[in-house]
Amino acid sequence: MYKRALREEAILLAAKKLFYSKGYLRTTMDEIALEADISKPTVYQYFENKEELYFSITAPIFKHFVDDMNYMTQKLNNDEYLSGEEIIHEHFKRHIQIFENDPRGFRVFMALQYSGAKFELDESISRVISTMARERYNGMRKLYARAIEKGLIKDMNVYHLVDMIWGCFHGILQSLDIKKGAATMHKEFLPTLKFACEVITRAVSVE
Amino acid sequence: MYKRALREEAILLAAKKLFYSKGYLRTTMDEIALEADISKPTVYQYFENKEELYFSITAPIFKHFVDDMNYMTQKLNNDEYLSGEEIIHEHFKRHIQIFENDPRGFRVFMALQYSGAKFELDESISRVISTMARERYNGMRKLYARAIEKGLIKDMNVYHLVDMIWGCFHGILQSLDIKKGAATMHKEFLPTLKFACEVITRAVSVE
DNA sequence: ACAATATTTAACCGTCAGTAAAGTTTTGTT
DNA sequence: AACAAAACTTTACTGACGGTTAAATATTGT
Repeated sequence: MYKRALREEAILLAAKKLFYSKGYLRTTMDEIALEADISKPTVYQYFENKEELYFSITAPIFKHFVDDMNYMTQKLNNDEYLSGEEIIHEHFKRHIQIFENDPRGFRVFMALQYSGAKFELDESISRVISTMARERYNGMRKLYARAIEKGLIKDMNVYHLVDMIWGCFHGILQSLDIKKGAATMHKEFLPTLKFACEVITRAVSVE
Repeated sequence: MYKRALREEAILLAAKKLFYSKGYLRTTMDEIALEADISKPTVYQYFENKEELYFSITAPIFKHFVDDMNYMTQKLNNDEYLSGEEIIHEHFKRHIQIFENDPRGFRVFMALQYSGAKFELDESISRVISTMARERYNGMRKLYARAIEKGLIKDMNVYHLVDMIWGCFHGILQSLDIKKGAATMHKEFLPTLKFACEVITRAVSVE
């Protein structure tokens, strides 16, 4: 039974299981092949390399961010938001949901994003990350530019706002990830993110 | 002339040069030995492994953070601050200074901190990072707890505040590092950080 | 039953962190 | 100056890991 789709699924599942339990860097291709009950060369027939496995697994998380932004921009254009506060709150809620949907996946997602992407990693991989990051960034920029245009958010530099929101969110997650293990992290990140959400909300609200 | 101190200096210098120009991960121990005009086994007589070289080079940056916090706590105890705004502004100014002092060193510093430290890296290295992070964290916590105590900053959860400030700072730097290269990053991070500083200032000021 | 395609096996390459061992240079001591 | 201890060098190696090759075997559609 050499069904292409099935094989691919099995490899992805094995990679996911291993990445999630011991991290991307410490998982070897031999282990993935073993876990998928498949030989290593076969793995390489389905995925060009380890990075492609990484991207196949984490792309949905990236996509989720972009989809959320597009969806919210849509809502905004349909006048479904009454205030900047509402936008920021929903934005944070959705960000948090992506994390909570799949916390272990999120950690793997973060693993390569911030190991100095452009600086430390090979050109090939840093290019993919940059492309994805840009797409996500544009989604956010459009949402907040429109919100400012519509007067729901105070007139301010949209680039600074977007950089701050994103940086804040991920900086907090990473900081807690280092401080606490993954185990106790969940209890702590929510109140801190809520706090950050309030701080930003206050800053963008039109008086 | 087998002067221990000189050799050590030469190795550190070579490692620094290479880490700074091509990143920690992509620098090999062979290259470091070559650059230092020394054989590889000799390098291992001075430094146990590559990580120890990393820490020897980035520790000063870590220490700078801690020293700044202690210094500011001292000033605070001597009633040298008149407002929370002043504290936040000086804090940001000092953070930025650490970056600007040695931007390439700062990138190397970030390389291992956030590649999912606890999750992706070996226990040995993640333990060192955790220890340093905790020390830095305690410095910040003391400063802001005291500031709240003295009524210069609004009464709030100090852990959330500290996590947000740190996360925000480093999230922004990383985000810009991915988006732009290191080259153009300098032009962009300053206004964004200033923006973040203002947002946080507003949030902590007593009315 | 047969050719095309997919998979396995088993061995291999290149890179890189780290090490072993045997010989050479430097240094301090007498 | 002589000599032993310490530091260093060379050369060659180990082991892990990402990735590949080539020949043999299994599966599939026709």
